[in-house]
Amino acid sequence: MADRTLRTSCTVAHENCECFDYLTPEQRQLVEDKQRIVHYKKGEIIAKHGAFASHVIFLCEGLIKVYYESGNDSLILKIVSPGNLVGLTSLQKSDNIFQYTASAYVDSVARLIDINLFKQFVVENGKFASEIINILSENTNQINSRFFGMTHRQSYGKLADLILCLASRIFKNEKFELLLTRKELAELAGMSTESVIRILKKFQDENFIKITGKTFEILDVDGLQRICELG
Amino acid sequence: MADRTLRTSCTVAHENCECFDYLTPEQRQLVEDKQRIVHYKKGEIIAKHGAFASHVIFLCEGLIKVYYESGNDSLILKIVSPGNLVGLTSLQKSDNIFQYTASAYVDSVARLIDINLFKQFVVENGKFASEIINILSENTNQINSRFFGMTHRQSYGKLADLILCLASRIFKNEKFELLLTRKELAELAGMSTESVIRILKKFQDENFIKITGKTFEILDVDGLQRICELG
DNA sequence: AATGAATTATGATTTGCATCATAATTTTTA
DNA sequence: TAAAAATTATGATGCAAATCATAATTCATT
Repeated sequence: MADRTLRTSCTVAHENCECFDYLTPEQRQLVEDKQRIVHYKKGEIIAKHGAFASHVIFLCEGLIKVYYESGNDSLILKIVSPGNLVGLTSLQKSDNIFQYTASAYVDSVARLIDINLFKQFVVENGKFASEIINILSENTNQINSRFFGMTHRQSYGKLADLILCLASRIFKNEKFELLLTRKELAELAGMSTESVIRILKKFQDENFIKITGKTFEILDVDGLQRICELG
Repeated sequence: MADRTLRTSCTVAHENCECFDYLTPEQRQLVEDKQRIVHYKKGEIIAKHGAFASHVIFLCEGLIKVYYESGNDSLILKIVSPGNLVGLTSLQKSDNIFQYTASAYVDSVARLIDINLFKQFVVENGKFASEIINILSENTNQINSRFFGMTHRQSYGKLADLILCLASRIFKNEKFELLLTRKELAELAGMSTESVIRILKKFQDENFIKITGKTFEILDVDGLQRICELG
């Protein structure tokens, strides 16, 4: 059933953001004029929790993570792939403050769009506003699902889920080059690095996946799915 | 510092929803005409995950929980107190489906407002749309904080946080009548009932709180805060 | 090529908390 | 008011997964 799609802890949006389609030609021109295209190197911080959010971020290329950090602990809220917006939750009236940190997993390119322009469009353009609400709603539902998965699954299930997510939502292929280290996978799945390594090995031994260097290949989607659902 | 407020795992909005203030008199009249006032008894389901969401719910009186359920497991996403909206995430264009279940902790009264009316107002009324976006953004940030707390704190910290949250956000007093059972507290804090009982006893022994029958009283706010921050 | 720093890998140990078991209260219902 | 059901309480046991310890590889850097 569709339950898996609904409850996967993967939070990457699968569809591209369409909000700009609803702008008038003039509004779109305004965005074009005022936006800044910025290149980020792997590891660089794109938005910092607590900093003033002067802009909304549209990811053009690359892959970024959005997370909370507190001392040694961190919690990845979501991964954002190209075609999506980051920073919409700063659209609060009270304060334009980034509510989380975002950094680049790999070299990335983003368009920075003035947040006041965004706010203006929301007021002026009902269709645009609807679309933003749509994005925020979907986003909330995705994070809720991730929340559920992270708190109710145990390590095998979490890792199986993550692998399926990476394949289906990010790389859109059952075979993909994984640019992330085990440590980063661990952070994503919310577990220790050692556990990731152990379980990954187990998954290989039992022929669920095959890892050659940096290349991951899922051999048994249904099997991983089952692990995901059971634990 | 303000960090605690930011990172508490309590997700109850502290301010009342103001979105209706931005409606025109005609629009407000339309809401009045089409809304339904419904009384729910303790334990009753107000919205069911997967069901068709024909309306948005505005809580007038009582207290409700919004949660995911899956077999025996459940995850409480948030508590909603009077003056707040539930069901905004059903404002997605794709399908008007409730993305979670909501049920009444105590006898409650709600206004059910047609969801299409809501969608119409978003398109027609920019100020209204802004306010909805504001609510969704705040909501997202609150759930993120809860997510962080639930995954990174251990039992003592989670329970301390919950008690502080109940006092400050719901009952708005350091002494309050707790209508919830230990089992419900456990569900809220994401731990076993036995652990709640044990830790509650410990908190009493160490004079952080005092429990007399159904009455909870916080004796040492700073102490609980410290527990909360440390683990 | 050589040194240092991450990353990957495995085994041993620890621990926080759930689960199980059982009993004492309290609340609900007949 | 008695019987049944739910809640509160406490101790004993088990376990998943983190942490610690220590290598073996791989990667980065001068």
